[in-house]
Amino acid sequence: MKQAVTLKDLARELNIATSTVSRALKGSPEISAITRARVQKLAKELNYEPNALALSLRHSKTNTIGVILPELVHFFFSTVISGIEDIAYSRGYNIIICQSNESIDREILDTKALFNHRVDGILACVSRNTSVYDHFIAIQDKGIPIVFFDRDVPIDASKILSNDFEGGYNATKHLIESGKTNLIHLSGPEGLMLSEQRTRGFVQAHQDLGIPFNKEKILRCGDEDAQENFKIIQNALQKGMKFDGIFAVNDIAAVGALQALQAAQISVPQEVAIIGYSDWQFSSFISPTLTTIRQNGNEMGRKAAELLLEEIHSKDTFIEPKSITLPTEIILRGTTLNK
Amino acid sequence: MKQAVTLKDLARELNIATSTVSRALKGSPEISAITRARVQKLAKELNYEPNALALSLRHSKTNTIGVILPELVHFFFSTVISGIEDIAYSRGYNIIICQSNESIDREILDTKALFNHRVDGILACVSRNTSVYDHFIAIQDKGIPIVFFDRDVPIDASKILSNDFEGGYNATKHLIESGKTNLIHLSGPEGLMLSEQRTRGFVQAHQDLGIPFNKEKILRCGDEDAQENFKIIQNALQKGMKFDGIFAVNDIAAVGALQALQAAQISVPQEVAIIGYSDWQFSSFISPTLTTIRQNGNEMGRKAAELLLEEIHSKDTFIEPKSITLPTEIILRGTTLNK
DNA sequence: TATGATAATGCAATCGATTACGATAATAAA
DNA sequence: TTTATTATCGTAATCGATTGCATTATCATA
Repeated sequence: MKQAVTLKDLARELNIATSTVSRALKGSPEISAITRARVQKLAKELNYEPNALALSLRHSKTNTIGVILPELVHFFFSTVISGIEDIAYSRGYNIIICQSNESIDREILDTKALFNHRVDGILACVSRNTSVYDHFIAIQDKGIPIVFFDRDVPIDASKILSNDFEGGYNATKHLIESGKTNLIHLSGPEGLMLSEQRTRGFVQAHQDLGIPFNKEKILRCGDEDAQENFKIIQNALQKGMKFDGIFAVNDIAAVGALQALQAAQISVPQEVAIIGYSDWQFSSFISPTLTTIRQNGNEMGRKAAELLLEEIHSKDTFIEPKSITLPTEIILRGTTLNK
Repeated sequence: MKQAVTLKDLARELNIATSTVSRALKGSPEISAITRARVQKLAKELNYEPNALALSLRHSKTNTIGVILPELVHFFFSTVISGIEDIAYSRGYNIIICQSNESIDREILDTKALFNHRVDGILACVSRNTSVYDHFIAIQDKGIPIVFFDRDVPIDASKILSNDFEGGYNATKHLIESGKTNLIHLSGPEGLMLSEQRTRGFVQAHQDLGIPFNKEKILRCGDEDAQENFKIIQNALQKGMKFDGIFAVNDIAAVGALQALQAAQISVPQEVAIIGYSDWQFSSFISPTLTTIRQNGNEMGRKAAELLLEEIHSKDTFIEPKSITLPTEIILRGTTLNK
């Protein structure tokens, strides 16, 4: 196994000091043109590549940012990562990715690992059951900027969130305006602020548009699991529950609901309309195509990365945290009636 | 901004040498129990964390592996990454991810960046239009092991591939055995070995089962784009092409085909059966549900990571490359008739 | 010819940790 | 009391690159 070529190797070969080699390689005017040329020639010949580790150690700068998120196999998150990677790459940064698998323990270990690697900053979407935040605070205290995305946290830091209230509101409003007035809501896990916001939008739209509302209209669905939601709707139907519209907290839940309705020979959207959330890739493939609320994951990733890089490059010790809320967009498709 | 705590800080505080601190922290028996306790206590108080950069430089070992792949927003690849991350995490490794966006130039830069970061090894799925491999060879020459996955390459290295020939063969066989004998194939991009293997399987199955075959049965579809494949099938129908089964190189193409058939009022699977490839998440959601060939991406990622770690930890200079071909599995669903 | 200015390069510290080796002191053995 | 032994800790080199400062050589000027 060949060892990588170092400055010292070049210096020895040319019988000069490593400092001279270093300066010559970066075209310092201090070095004579002749020496400079000799060094650069040899470096090219031996295929010299600087050791990023040594550079990082010297400059206390790794040009690396860490990303922590709950899941990798997830359409929305993969679009976010892609956005992050785009920006990072264009600015000469690499990204280290950790998936917490929605585990707080794992998340804590991840923050430690990223700190030990001396990443220049961290982008994080906290796990569902994260309720203490000491591990993030500790990182901040060590001077490493963190930008949170998608899921809100009670930490004084920059955040890129999606307007989940607006999304829930508009989804519900759309159902109501298309003539459905007896809606139910498949809500996300309790404690996850993002899904509570969507639920809040659901409730508010009822009030604003003068549609009666009661708590029974909210059916809690835990995970992103089509089967589970299939059963929830099937159950509701068996119990004789009446409704003409469903707002699901995500597209997977919406698909489960759709399949339950189809299995029960209930026509969509004529008898019951459905609207999902996030515009997963499949949502335009299924039949009928799924009306949904689009969140621009790529944009969220790009914005988050840009904000983080800004903080990284900021000379100031203290940075006023920014909070950006991205708008959502309703995508009208087949599972709702368009008036 | 606080600076991170270093060994030197602890040493100064306790008025002892850094070497003593270092040994004490790792419980060396050379150090007296009293000193050891004092050091460990202070380290905990000041929240000391070792600088992984310095360690990496010292040991020429970063405990980091690089991953290069064409796309992040892709169901199959995201499952592969997830598998890689699982193994890497369990062995104390971090992963740096680069997406090449199917660009060879980007891929070359990525290999350079990963080498400069001195990753201990690389997992790579080459871009579609990679036809020279010098950038990978160069890395290998520097003693960094590479394991390729999913897409085959003419390089002497370990590989984890999926049995695309088998997949194509079984898909075709299934269509034929369910009574369809006039098949067409939506094939992947030319030059991509993986899709050519699937096509080979398609052809071979015809021969083995005694079904006539000619080249017109192969329709080339470039990208994973439902719209494009929608048009291809629509076109074929308009031209009066006759067929009763479609083998699509991936599920996205299959969906495009399905939609084109549905738009033309052709019943699936009665008049035309469809089988896709990769078992994307949506394939069990659409209607009818999509019969497909499942590749276990998670397994591929795990195997690739395990193989790479094996090579990383191997003491031997030369490692005999291993080639593992993972079997595929046919998932019978609604778009084909099950006899 | 001596001196100052300038150009070109080397020396050595530094980043944070590890570790071979040497040094000191205390204790035990002779 | 002297020597050998052991326990404990410090010194300094090292990983690969950068950079402030010193050094040398060269040339021009007084």
